[in-house]
Amino acid sequence: MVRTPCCKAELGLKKGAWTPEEDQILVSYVNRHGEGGWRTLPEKAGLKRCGKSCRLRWANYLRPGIKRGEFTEEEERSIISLHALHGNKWAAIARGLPGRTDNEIKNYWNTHIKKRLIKKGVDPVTHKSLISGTSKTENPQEILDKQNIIQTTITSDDDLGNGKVKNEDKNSRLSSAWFLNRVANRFGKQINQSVLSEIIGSGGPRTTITSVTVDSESDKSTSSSFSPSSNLLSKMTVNGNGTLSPSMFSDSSVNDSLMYCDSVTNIGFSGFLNDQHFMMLEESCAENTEFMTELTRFLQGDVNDEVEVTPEYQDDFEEIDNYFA
DNA sequence: AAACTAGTCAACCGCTAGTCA
DNA sequence: GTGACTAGCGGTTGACTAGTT
Repeated sequence: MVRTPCCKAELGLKKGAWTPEEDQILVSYVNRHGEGGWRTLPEKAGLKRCGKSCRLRWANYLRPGIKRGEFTEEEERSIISLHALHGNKWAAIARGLPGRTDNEIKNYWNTHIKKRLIKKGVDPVTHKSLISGTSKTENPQEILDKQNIIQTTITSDDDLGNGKVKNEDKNSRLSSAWFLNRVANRFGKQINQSVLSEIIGSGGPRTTITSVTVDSESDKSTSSSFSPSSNLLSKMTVNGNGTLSPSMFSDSSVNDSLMYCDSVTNIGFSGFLNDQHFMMLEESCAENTEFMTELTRFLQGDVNDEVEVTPEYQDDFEEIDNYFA
């Protein structure tokens, strides 16, 4: 099949930077006629540009709602998390950052984030440590120590997060990955893959949880279908649109990938959840809720057996504990 | 002040998938 | 099924700028 060229060179189409006048023509034309029909747009609008160029200019610069300027810490963390999930699928990543274009994110990744990750010993492709020699014979604590070194290095530097995210920051305990690992440590061994699939949702991230399935091995007395009225998982959906939010957690980013990807120590979800599912699960957390805050606090306290649950949620947590006990 | 270098980012290029006649 | 076309995607380029020598 012979493709007709997108832009006919003989028409003397202009290339290079757009002038304010050209922008004005394009904006007013799109405002009048809407988006689409890019191939015929230049001629109709009176622009000596390739239709493709017009579409790109509109999509990346002129379209309403485009956010300009520096990326925020939160945006940067989102990019890293989403890149770990999608790879170089810039359009997919851009969907997770309203107002940012794929082109802008791609540029920011290549010129800023990528270099920082490499500099800090993190592979920007796999999001795993570039430090080699992590052997199976290594003491898990040593591995964790090594990871802590990496995490501290990354987050205490003036790089990622402009140095505002510190490893020693108390909020780091509220990391989504940390949270999920806590849940996994506490309940995970009793939840099988199908539970996690339900949480994640077959349709991808940000899926409403309606019911969960419990490993029949861990609960032979009941059916495999579990639709609790006030259990942990259903509570996650109570407020908002039925999703969980990483935004409530302060530092889901590189730290998280280092945490979850460790297959040697077998901590948290890593023992039975692959990277992609973990990231999807993390991305599923799209809504901050009071309950989630309380649950996080509960799990934090649980580390030191200092659990003191707000009476309002006492029954919920007891139910969770009793169920998985 | 001039030349050079490195970083940034808007724009371009080539390709693919989807749609329609 | 085929070809033409459109829209969108990811990689690359090159103009511009700031910093350094």
